[in-house]
Amino acid sequence: MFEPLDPLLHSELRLAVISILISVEEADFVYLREKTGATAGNLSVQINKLNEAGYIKVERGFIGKRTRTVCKISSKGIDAFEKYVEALKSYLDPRDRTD
Amino acid sequence: MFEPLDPLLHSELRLAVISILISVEEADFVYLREKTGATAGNLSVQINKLNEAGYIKVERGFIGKRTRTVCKISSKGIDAFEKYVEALKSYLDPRDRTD
DNA sequence: TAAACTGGTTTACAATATAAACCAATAAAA
DNA sequence: TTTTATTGGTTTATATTGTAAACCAGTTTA
Repeated sequence: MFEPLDPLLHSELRLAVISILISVEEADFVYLREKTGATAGNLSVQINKLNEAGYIKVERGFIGKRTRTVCKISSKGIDAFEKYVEALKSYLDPRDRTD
Repeated sequence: MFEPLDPLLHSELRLAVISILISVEEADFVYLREKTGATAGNLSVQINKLNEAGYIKVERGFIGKRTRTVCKISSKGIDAFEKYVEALKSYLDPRDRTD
């Protein structure tokens, strides 16, 4: 009937982040903040959750003298996203449910 | 960029309920509980939220001597669901975002 | 050197989801 | 005919989450 939805991805901000990272292969904190419109605090928390789950890889480095946090999706993250999209279909279109 | 997701629909159980009601035009509590696999308590709470939002109409009646709660989606609920599905697309497929 | 800005993190609070506990009515068993 | 179980829910307590505000260290600007 309904596929369960990965709670880590079923979150507006985390889904937006993963969605960006799927299509861009690498993005830094500032870019993600601008594209998602999230506050820095919220974004920081959600990035850490995705990181701890192994869905993304986070590298904190420097660009010149300024800090820079770069995020990249992992293969685990790609898999999870694809599964999530599949699962969602059972909710969005009745034809995708085997009743 | 990303469309905001109606928080009332961005909930696994409420989305499942609406998804059923979209395709079935009328369903009672027991049917919804079976199809969603939710506990009665959880279902009760979520049905009430959808009802208070005007997304569904709930009628409590009798079938013989037993109580029966029947749910029906409203036009407001249909609209909200359609908007939600549209909005989700911007998360699921980068091509649906106007960056 | 103070004020303001950047790039974040931590923390406190509000909102949410969920199941457990409960309740009233009916049906079945003893 | 009085327990006992079952049905069809609702209420309430708890745990989890999401979110912004407050904070912090370093950097530039005035």
